[in-house]
Amino acid sequence: MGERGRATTIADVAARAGVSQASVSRVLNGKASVDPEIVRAVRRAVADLGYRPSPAARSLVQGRNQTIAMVVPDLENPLFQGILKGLSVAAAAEGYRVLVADTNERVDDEEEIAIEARERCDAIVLCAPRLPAERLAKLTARLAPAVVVNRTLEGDAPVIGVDYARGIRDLVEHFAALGHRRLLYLAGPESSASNADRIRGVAEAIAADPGMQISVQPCGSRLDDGFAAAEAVVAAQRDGVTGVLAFNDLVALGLLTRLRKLGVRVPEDLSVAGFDDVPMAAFATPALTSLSVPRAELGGQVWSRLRALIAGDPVGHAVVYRPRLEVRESAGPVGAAAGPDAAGPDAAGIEAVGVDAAGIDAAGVDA
Amino acid sequence: MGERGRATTIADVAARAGVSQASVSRVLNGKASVDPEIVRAVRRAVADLGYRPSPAARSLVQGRNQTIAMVVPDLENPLFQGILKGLSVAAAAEGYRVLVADTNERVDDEEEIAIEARERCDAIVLCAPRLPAERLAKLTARLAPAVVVNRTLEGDAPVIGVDYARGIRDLVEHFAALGHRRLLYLAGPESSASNADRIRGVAEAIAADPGMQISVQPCGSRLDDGFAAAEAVVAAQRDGVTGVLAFNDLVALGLLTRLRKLGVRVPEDLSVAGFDDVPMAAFATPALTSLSVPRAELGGQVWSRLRALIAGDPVGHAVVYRPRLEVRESAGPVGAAAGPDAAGPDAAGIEAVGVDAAGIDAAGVDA
DNA sequence: CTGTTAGCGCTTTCAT
DNA sequence: ATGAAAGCGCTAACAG
Repeated sequence: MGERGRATTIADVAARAGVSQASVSRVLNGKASVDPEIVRAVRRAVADLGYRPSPAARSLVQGRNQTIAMVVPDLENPLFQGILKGLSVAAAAEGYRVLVADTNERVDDEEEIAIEARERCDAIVLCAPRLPAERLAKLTARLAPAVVVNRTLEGDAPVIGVDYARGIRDLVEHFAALGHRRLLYLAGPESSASNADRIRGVAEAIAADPGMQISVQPCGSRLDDGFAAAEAVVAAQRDGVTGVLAFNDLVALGLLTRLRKLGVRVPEDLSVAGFDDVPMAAFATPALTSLSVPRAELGGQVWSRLRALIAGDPVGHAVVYRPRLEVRESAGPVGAAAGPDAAGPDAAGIEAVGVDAAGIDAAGVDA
Repeated sequence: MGERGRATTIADVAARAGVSQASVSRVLNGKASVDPEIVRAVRRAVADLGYRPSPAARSLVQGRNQTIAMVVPDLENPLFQGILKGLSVAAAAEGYRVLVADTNERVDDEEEIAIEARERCDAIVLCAPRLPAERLAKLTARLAPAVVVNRTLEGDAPVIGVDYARGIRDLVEHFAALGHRRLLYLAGPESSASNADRIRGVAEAIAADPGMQISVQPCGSRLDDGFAAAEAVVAAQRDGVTGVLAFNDLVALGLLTRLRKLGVRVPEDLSVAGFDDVPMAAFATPALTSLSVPRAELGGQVWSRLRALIAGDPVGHAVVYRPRLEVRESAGPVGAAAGPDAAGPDAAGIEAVGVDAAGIDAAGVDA
């Protein structure tokens, strides 16, 4: 008992080894060439004393601390988790640690949190889907080395993005090939950049295929948002909609659950597809057709970009991943059964929710 | 252009305000009482210069950096994610940040990673389900302030645990009340402490209710583990098993998926329950009966314990949460349909997997 | 109440 | 090749 007193410092090691602090430092950092004799003495002393350099002291003198920050709006989101995982593992492989800062969806705190986090680290990755582009661009510039993930940005900011618009177009094509002509997009959070990308994709898809109609229904990003949207979806279905594009898999999964209760068969009565390809997607019933986003790979890519920036390399091109369509069971040919007759007793209250809400954004997007 | 050169330091502020560095420091830290005149001058200078104190310098001189470390085996696990979220938010509310270290399931690296992470932080939370108890206890002592989460430990280590054994007992009682007499436990990772707790719970449940038989089947902790276990489960069902306790919800969800394909109706033919109550549990079909673990609250509790330790308070009692049974649809009364006749054509290959594998641990646990 | 003076533990010129 | 010494930016005694 009694391990009181200051930890052992480099001075202790130097004394024990009978050399100067400078020599100890050199040995420990492999700088310059040091007499083998001294090297051995130092190593012994280090081992004997169980010496470990103080990260704080090194940080102060070197101006870096082998740590990178990552700011996310919500650690509970599978997408961010995947990115964090990939980043964390890739960075760890090169001796870097990750500091996470969850802004808890409070957009207005994001900048201050990011600034503060960046001060403690050598670089930062910004995951800020809701922050207005201009502010984010400014922030990124100020916090360099910094990379933005999961959204694109005008200008030359280092970005690792996902081409959500392209994903939507691919998905719409898939639906078109299955014979669908009227689709409904369940939108994510209004201010979310990736939602805006998807909306843009919807518009592009319509432009490319005039025979296709797609309306937009505000929804959200979580299981219960999808669940809650089911009645509006059923109403839209009565209106002729045969396929639903959900903002993400969570929404799609929640929707699937409620649809089942309402007696709507998927994909026979209605086709559904999601985004992200979370692990559960393949295990849903029916298995969820989804656009796969390489979450962990995004994280890895973020790290390699960050590393380059830390090393002083030029910014380089933005990287944008194209989502890969995972065709599964939840989206099928527009088929036999269709219409309200499939709806069970629960369907009674549908009108209350109504299809009108679906019109909110529809004007600007619909054909 | 041209924001080259060192960042502004406290010396710059002092010069600008025409006072000493000490005064600046006092103002910034609210120490002692300072002449209002000086306070104003300093604040102005700080604002003018956009001065921000160097965390590295403060860390060095104060010996702390307002950061806590959390080591987890896999950031992809919903349980750890929830704890991290709760911890991160609670800590942030008091100005602390969280450094995460994902060991990527490599148990042998855990100690070194933890030690290294701890050096950079003021405290650490250890989430190490596979590390042998003795090594973990030693590590915890060495890394103090440190708290262990999601498992219990002999001795006086600060622990925030979950009473998994109790959860299992509650669950078995629930099954018993529903008329089940033969159960199957799908075990998690062999070396996992929380799996050991559950196994203990199984043993206790059997001891408490001699009429109950529970066998153990090795499985895993992920969706596909549960999926892969389905055939063995069906075999067990033929053997008279009417209920399945899955290691966690992921396993249960994976199992449910495959069971559906095999034509086994849940809960009519077989009852299933999980552990953790992940968000998806309530949205599964049938809704999954599960033992709820307050993930985020665990994280919050970890923080308050950590804060106390940082402040120098005595260790205090271990906290153990009792899982709450969420009764949903997947576990029902042992009922009408039962036995192999329910199995569809896919069931043909079942014998190959066989029930024998289920016997591995059964001897020591079964009644 | 305020300024001066030592360091915190390490790296890094700069002599030797 | 090695040691002495000067800081990195900040806080905390200690005088005044």
